[in-house]
Amino acid sequence: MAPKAKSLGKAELELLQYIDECHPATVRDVADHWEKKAGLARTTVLTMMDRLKEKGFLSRKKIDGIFHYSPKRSASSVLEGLVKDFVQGVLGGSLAPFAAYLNEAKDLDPDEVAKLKKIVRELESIPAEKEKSK
Amino acid sequence: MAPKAKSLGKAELELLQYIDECHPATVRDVADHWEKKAGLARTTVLTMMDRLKEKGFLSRKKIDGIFHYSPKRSASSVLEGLVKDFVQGVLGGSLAPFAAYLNEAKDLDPDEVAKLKKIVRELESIPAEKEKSK
DNA sequence: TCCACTTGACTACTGGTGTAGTCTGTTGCT
DNA sequence: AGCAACAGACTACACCAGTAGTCAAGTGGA
Repeated sequence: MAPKAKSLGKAELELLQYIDECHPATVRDVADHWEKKAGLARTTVLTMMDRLKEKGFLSRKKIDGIFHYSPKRSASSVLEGLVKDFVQGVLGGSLAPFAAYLNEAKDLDPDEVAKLKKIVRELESIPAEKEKSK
Repeated sequence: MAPKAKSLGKAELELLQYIDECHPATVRDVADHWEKKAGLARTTVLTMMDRLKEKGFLSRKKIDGIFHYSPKRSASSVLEGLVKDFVQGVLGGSLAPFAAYLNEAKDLDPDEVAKLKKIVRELESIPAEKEKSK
């Protein structure tokens, strides 16, 4: 799933996540929020949203002469893609560094860990999933 | 642990990992390998190694007039730091996207999954580790 | 001694991302 | 009609990472 994302920077991602939470959003909406939150200029936000649109992360439609932006994919799906890129690209497909991190990090949200445990447990239940029809 | 890494690109990381495997290494060693493997020019490798040194990932000492480079920290420790940065910075500390990825990814190395499972199981065994003295 | 080769410092170009300004067109108020 | 506020397109600039070239210093052999 998750079609190869074009790559996006940290700030772009945060923007995307925010829009994901309150779409459809106008540039004004988002810019106001970001101006308060991070002191960014309206045009900065505009530029980023435009780039996000160019990269295919956002779509927009004009309503009453003003563009309303919505994410093309859910933020969680985008995040999942990022994780995939990270694991494949940076970690070379290995989960070991991640495991090491889990082992070290004491400040994890117990809920998150619980979820992860559940997932891992389910992974266990599909052992013979080795024949990929891809 | 893992002191805040300055950030490093993908190519830099790969270089670092290689050096981690066969340190101490001279630029010649590394450049030869990379020239074969990726067609990179010697000076490219040199530049990257220099940047890695500047960023504190590599140390070097001159032996017989030639620099020999060694990693300051093990690659695995660096990777762990990257994972941490990724989870904190990109995922905002949430493991959910990771869990989603694990759930989707069918092409994981079973060994890796096994290791992960073990870690997760161990996480379970330190439930009352809630009082962080940090 | 002098040249070729190796090594490494320095410089440069490119693309992507973060940040923002300017310019132009619209629209509503007066 | 005219002007202020606003929306969006386009342009700009800095920094970093990827890539590589040039140049100078050192060294060994002819």
